[in-house]
Amino acid sequence: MPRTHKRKRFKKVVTRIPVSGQRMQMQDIANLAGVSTSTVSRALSHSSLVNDETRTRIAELARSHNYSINIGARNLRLQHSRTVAVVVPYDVRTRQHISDPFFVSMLGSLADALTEQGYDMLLSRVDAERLDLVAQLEASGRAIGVILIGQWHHHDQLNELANRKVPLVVWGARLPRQTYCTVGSDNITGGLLATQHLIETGRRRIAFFGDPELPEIGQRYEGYQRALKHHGIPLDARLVVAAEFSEGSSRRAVDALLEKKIVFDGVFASSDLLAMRAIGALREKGLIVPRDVGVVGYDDIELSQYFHPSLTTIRQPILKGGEALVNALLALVANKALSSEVLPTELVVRESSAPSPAPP
Amino acid sequence: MPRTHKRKRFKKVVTRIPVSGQRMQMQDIANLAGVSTSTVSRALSHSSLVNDETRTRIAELARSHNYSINIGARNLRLQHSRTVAVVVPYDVRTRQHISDPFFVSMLGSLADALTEQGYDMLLSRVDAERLDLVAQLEASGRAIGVILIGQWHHHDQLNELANRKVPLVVWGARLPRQTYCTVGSDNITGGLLATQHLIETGRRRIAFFGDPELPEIGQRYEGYQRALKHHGIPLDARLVVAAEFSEGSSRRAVDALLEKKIVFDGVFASSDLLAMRAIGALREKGLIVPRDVGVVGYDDIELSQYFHPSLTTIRQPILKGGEALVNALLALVANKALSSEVLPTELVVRESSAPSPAPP
DNA sequence: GTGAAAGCGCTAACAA
DNA sequence: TTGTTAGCGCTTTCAC
Repeated sequence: MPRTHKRKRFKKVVTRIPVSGQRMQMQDIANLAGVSTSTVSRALSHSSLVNDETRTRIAELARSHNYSINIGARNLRLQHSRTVAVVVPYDVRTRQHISDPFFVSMLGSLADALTEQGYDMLLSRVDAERLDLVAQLEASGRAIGVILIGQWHHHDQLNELANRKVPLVVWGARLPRQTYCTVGSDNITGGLLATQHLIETGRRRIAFFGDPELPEIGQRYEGYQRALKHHGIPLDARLVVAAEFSEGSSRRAVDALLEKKIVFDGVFASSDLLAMRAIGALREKGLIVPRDVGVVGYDDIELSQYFHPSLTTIRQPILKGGEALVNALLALVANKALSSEVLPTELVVRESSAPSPAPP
Repeated sequence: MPRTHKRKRFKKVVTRIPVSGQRMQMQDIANLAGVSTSTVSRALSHSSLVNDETRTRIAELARSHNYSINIGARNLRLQHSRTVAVVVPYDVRTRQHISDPFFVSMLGSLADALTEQGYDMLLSRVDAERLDLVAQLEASGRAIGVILIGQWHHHDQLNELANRKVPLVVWGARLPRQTYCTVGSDNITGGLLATQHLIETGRRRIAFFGDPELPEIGQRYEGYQRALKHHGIPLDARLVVAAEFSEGSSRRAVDALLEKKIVFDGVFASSDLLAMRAIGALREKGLIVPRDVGVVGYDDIELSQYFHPSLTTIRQPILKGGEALVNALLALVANKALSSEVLPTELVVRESSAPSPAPP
């Protein structure tokens, strides 16, 4: 016990000399300034309790010595942090998800929104089958909460996370009996606008490419159905092809339709990537877009305008989406009232859906 | 002083009861297990010092209560962390950079490589004009080092960071008098392969699209020059157009050439994005790729194969790149010997460079 | 306006 | 094999 005290005493005799190669810390700045660490701490956090002259002197000292407050220690003491985890679940087999340009733009938008609000962004890849692991991001204090991009078919797992009180916001569709918070775009209207546009440009046999089992896609499909119904066009189930995001699936979808000799003159693809691949597959079969088939995509990724033909599509509000996700998470963490949010979508007309010559 | 002691005594009487809403901590698990925190700590870190039965009991307790060790506290105590910062500098005006599909894929690759090695990834956007700020990421203990994607024209700033001993690895070109470490692909060979391929497919008047002032592009340009020289084709400076990555610049490049009536039958674009936009611009002017003009891009982004015509390009080894960047940074942090690395590039032949009919 | 000292949650040296 | 205790770098109460 006495020994212990002695050790402590030694320690407290403030003679830390910034050894070269050693990281600067507050005590070093304090020594340099001839004040205590308390004063340095106050000066650096712009406390009004500290003399102006002292403050500027300390600030200058800190800057010239490249000193930055140790965030970890600060967080520990303050019992909070300013880091948000962004999770892009990935399929162990494909690792495909992060590469969809839409998710990527969302990542950029989130990075901006978080930076804007003074938060750090921890980017995590998590196995889609082990989504329960995202709880650890918060439980371990790595992040104050989690923004998850890619709802996929993980509704139940997400509900469970929310039930476990993990601060979580998901980009995706609002679903019935959902205990987690979502931010997403108006997929039903999006699907409706896309289909309606194809109908209005003279298409009648409109195929739907996408897996309606996925919440967002399901809602786009809902919009597709509504548009058909509204125009008195019967739904032909054979025109609905559950193409996934993965490579080759658009090609197979097109092949399947053509092999079965199912006639179609329009395609509403549930993502731009899918649409582009479909156009390629159609071309291989000698079908020209938009002459033979009108195509509308979804997302309005950057390349859509440079594609040939340029792609008619539904624009999702990415910038607003990132902001909304961040705001929702911060509200959730602050225990504020909070409801899921649905952002507007918009039809962007380009070449791929140009009207076909009126049928004879 | 006595009061102080008393407070401490109170504190040490271990009666922390996991209040609902309070975060679980090690003491709680210790109480539950009827052991000390030391034992819990040891059990959770798989120390051999702890009884097997005790270990499994504690592990079970921790899991069932969703307890995760507080990483911040642990890092503080251990004096290290397992977080790496990945920085994508951005231009305040355009915010363009993160959206280039190549950088994005690199991000994915880095996320994988870091996850693989058990590191967290902190994604930071930093104003390209304030690159000195990246030093803070390390100085503040947020990250053990920085991986920077996008060398651009910041050679001097990067050198200065390295001189300040900031652990830093950059994706880019190896340059003369460089004190920071780079990992990049073999741009000279890439440029050479691309140009040579165009020559071998019958093109003679080959334009170069890209800003040779940027280190990587400069090296691709170097390869372009070498290929021309090797085939005895004179360099025509009017064919070199400093198109940037930004929107519209490819179109202007094409327009400029056509307006000045500068004849060309090939384009080597320094990125796939640039190539795609150039193809669009050419088409608008009635020029067909590859019939009238052969085009080769750079990067081999995912969409290149779906583009029409599918894009001949130079593939950069993204997966290897991510791994190499991570390995380099970890070596740097561990003070291991380290040199910049140049990865191989590869020509991928597709439609956009199909041989033109032999000139009459 | 400034300093002394305690403690955030954890690990490890030392004691038992 | 387990427990006690100090302290990682910081902020803040309390005392002056």
